Amino acid sequence: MKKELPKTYDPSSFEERLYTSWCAEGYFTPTIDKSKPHYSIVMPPPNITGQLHMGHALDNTLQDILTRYKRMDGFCTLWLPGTDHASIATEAKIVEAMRKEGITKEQIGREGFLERAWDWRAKYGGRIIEQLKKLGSSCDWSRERFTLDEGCSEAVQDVFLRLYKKGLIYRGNRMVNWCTTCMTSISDAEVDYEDQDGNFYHLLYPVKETGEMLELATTRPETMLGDTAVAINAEDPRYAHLHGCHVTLPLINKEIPIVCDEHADMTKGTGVVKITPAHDPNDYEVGQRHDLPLVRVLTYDGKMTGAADKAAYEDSIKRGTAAVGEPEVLDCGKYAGMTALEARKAIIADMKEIGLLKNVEPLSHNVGTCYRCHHVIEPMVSKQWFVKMEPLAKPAIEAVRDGRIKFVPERFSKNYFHWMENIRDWCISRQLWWGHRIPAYYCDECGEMVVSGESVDVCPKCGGHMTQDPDTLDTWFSSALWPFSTMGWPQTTEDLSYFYPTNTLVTGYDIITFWVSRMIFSALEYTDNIPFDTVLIHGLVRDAQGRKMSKSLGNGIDPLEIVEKYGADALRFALATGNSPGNDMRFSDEKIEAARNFANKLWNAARFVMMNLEIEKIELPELSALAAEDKWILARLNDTVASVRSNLDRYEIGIALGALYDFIWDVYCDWYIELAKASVSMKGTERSIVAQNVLGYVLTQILALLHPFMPFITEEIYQTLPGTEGSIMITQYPTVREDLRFPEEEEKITRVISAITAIRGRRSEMNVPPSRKAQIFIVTKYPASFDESTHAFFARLASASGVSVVDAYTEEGAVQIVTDAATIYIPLADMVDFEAERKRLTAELEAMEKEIARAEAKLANESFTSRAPEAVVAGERAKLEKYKAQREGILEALAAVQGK
RNA sequence: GGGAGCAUAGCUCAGCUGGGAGAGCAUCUGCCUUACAAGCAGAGGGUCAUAGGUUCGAGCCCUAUUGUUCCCACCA
Repeated sequence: MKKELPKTYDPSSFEERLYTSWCAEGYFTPTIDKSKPHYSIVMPPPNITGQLHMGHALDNTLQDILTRYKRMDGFCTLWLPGTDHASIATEAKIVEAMRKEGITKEQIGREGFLERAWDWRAKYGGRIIEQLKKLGSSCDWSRERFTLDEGCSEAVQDVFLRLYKKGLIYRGNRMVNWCTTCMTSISDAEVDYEDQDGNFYHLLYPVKETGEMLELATTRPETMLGDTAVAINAEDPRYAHLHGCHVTLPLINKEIPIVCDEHADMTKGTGVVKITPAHDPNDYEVGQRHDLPLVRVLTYDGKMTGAADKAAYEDSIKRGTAAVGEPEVLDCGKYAGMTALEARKAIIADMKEIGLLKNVEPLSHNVGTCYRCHHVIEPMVSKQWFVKMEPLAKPAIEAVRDGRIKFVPERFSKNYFHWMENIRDWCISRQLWWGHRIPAYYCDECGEMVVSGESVDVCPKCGGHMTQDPDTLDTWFSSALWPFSTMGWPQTTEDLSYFYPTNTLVTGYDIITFWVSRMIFSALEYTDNIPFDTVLIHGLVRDAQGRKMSKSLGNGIDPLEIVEKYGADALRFALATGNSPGNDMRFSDEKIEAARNFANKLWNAARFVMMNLEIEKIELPELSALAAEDKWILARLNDTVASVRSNLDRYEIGIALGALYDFIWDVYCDWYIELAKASVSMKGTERSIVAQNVLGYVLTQILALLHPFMPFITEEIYQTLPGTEGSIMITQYPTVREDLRFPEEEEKITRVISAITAIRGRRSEMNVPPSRKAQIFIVTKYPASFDESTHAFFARLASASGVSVVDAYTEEGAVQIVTDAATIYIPLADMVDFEAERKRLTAELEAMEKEIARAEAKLANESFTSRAPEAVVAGERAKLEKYKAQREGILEALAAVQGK
């Protein structure tokens, strides 16, 4: 015995129960069937530091809609979930937690730290997964992966070794972005630029040969100790006499050359630039061109270098363990140990004292900051591992260019091309412990390096002891392999051969460069295949005022609170409705309330249908038994199915849902249910049974259509309907039925509806209360459209006490309502103000004349009729006919009130 | 400096390959019509940023301008 739907819609009473049952039935886990096409999505893995936020909610709602749609549509469907170890973000959080306990990384050592990190992962890794489940996400949890698990790690190591052998991974001293707080290098993509107030310090360097003062400006005077040249432009006439000269670096009285380089811009400032190759990316380039020495003056934790640092450097040179290009280290003397900022103040004070500070001018400039901790980045020359990007980028550009991979919306491919075409080598080593350790070993004695998948203890060259590289890989290095590492690559697995390449990648535009681009070149290089064929880009979820949701603003909305209050379906609806690819959206109370109201509407419609059912099983009746309104709703359903499907197929999820919303609310509830009430109320009759079946059939189709968007409410209603078994999740997604097209009946019901609407409008205008019923008389050229079967509709929906179709109506004192199909007379003599009627009809006539004139003019235009498509011209003719018919009616009506 | 998006009703936004401007919310009016007041029925409200152009026809295509948001690069 089926239960009944409770009177009020209360999502919290069934959402969790249904989710549990779906999991228990194993509906989310596909059984590979090679006779069926596959559809697969890999979930962008949320960080294990994460709390579910609106961005996740949107991302996963979209993925779930696509997944459920394809699953119902007969595809063997896999949505593969997982989480990301997020090396730098997680490590920062753990360090922060340890700081509160008064512990540092160094105190507990690498092993101890990793133990803590795995505890962290055990504690928080599952949390976001549990939160995703609350949204109704239909992922296959049996395939859940983690970027640091065994399989993914194997893939990472395999790729590293491969690229190293191919010469596409190399180690070297290069300029990198260094975060002195996170104590690690980060890639170019991980630098955020922020406007900050600073100063422009104008310094004077004495020229050794001429004794004149050379003025130059810098925002970072503390790096001057590391200057190894001063650059001027070769074309600059102001300094032509200085070619080949030298300056004396103040404070440390070191002689450095004046070089000519294009980097010095004659139009900027004095046209003189100090060159600090070890601490500025542009200066580094200049240094390379002029073979200048690198002098490091900053330690990795952002302090000025001192004697100990210098000693360590000299030791590594002596032992031969320093790599090529190792910058020499300066003992900054009195500045040693100061932070960069302290040193800046001290140096400026000293320069001022010796009269070499010309002036200081305030300046707002862009400063690179760490995308994780937002502290200022120090550019440093440092020994790191890099991936050579150019050879990898080429095929990746090609794959998008030739359409094997498509961005939706397409414009985002421009971002992608721009990034890929201007790509620089990718710094992949991180001075962190939480991550995939680099499989390289160095000899403590002779510095020999071995890259190997097996651990190496003894130096093959000198027999000395070898130590593994302490660094780990950029977290995106493992994310880049996600689409295939999760399926078992580099092993050849059944999943890999069936579900790969995946179909759709759903993600925000903010990580196209970080992640999407890297997955593409990785997949092409290692799997010789694209990772996915479509990248569906969505925007950001903003607050009601359009601001980004952020912790610091405190304007974030917790999706879980919304789920608790309004239900997951309402949240999903609010996120999906009106959402168009690539565009940001706002989230507001009004939106979520509208979503909940819609769910409530559907709930009540279902209750109405069910309380009127006398049948055991819902079936589509024989077509011959159908009434006009039944055929009409079935035809409209067909239109809706076509629209929902085509829009889903082109990822217009918001439009698809909009079409469904309109059909459910405006067409099914507001019209069909109302029309069907007349039939249904005749309990036990043949007509009633047919109507019940049509009501039930259309409802069932609605539930299936809506299920991907709102899985819970549709399932709950479905399981309560008589004669249903199992889950709606695994029923067939509705298809267009060519046998359910009924143009004649559609026209008939359309005429009836427009007549009812016109009557309601008139009555409302005249303030006739619905309780005042009145006989209506219909004069029409289409009596079949207003036959006996339709009269109950007028009674129910247009306050008619009776309906007569007559050849002509000649009684006096009736309200006249003209539509293109009929003129309706309502004898409400006491309410009729003939003067007002005359005015109204005259106005209507005028408007109609205008329309007719417009249409006639258009049709008289030879170039329109000859050039416009036939259908457009025919449509215009049909309109003109309708207008003329309506004018006829208005003229008659006017004649009737004339002189009254 | 390079690139992109957006500008449509009071608000938030749809508007697909060009063929007489739509929704939700808000406002106003009338309704407890036995699924739903989280509802029903009606109404008002738009020079589609501005100026040109293409076209028989432009919210949609092209050019320029203004405002706005974002991405990339650079800022010694």
